[in-house]
Amino acid sequence: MVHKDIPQRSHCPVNYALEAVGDRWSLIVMRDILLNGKFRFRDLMGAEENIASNILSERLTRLASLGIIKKIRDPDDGRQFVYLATAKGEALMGVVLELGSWGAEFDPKTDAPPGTPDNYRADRSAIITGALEAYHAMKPRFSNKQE
Amino acid sequence: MVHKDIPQRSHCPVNYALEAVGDRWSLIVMRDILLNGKFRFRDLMGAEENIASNILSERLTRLASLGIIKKIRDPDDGRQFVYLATAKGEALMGVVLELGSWGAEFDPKTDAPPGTPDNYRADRSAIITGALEAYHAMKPRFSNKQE
DNA sequence: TTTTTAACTTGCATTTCACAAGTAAACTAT
DNA sequence: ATAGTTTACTTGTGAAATGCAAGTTAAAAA
Repeated sequence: MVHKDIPQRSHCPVNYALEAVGDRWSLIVMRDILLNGKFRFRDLMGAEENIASNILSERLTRLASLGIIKKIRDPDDGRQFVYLATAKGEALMGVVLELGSWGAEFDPKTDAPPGTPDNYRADRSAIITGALEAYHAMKPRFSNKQE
Repeated sequence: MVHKDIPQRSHCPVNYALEAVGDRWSLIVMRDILLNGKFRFRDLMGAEENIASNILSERLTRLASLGIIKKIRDPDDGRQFVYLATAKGEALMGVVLELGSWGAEFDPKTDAPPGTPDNYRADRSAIITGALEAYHAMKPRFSNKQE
């Protein structure tokens, strides 16, 4: 199933984005894929925010159906799947970093190192590009892709 | 009531941001305040996404309790209130524009003019600054603030 | 061939959401 | 002064989403 017929509330681009990833978990999943090197179900389950397995399962299916991630069977272990960002998913890097910058600025107990928001604002595009390069460097590659 | 004791899932800055505004409506409200000149309850109700009045009411209360917006009584009409972004709320401009850029790029039916994502990526900080200037120019000013 | 591991799925209680209707205070018109 | 209107909510109710625990299936490891 590639298309779900969910009626859209509007065609405002902000609304489109929020309908796609504007829930409590989708961008946590994208953060873990894009930034934290978590590509498998059990890795994503291990997020400190404690997502429930049924919710994670549904979100992965949904993100794949929206073309934001793709599910690839691990050729070395048929039990495992790897979830990777598509181009559409990689384009969420800016959203994730912008949210992180905002959170780092306003959470008094933030885990982010001091100066994070200043660094980010000093050159957003360079930091986004750098983060995408780091993602490409660590994402797993398989010779033959499936599913 | 200024503080609600909601236990935080983590102190990851992305998670902080998502706990604050990671629902389907909070950033729609911030979009309308920051970008669309909607400052009153009835203006915000008029969003084409059709938010329910009880949800809007709860979100406004919540955003105010998080220090993202402030509620000001209109001195010219005691029935009305004006909702304005605080510095913390204004700092969400980048998040809203980044989401909008992503939505404009990937929604085939987007209302955004062509070239929007390219323009945004060409100089994110300049566009954010310009949008904040436009916000300041149109936000209502009262001599005496209350509530 | 038995056990373990990975990725889900199911059932169920709780919470949140959406829609419709109702209310109270402030303003406007007569 | 009073009746009607406007604004900003609040309340009630059913539907949907969420969270937790336990169960299932297929593949790999022992």
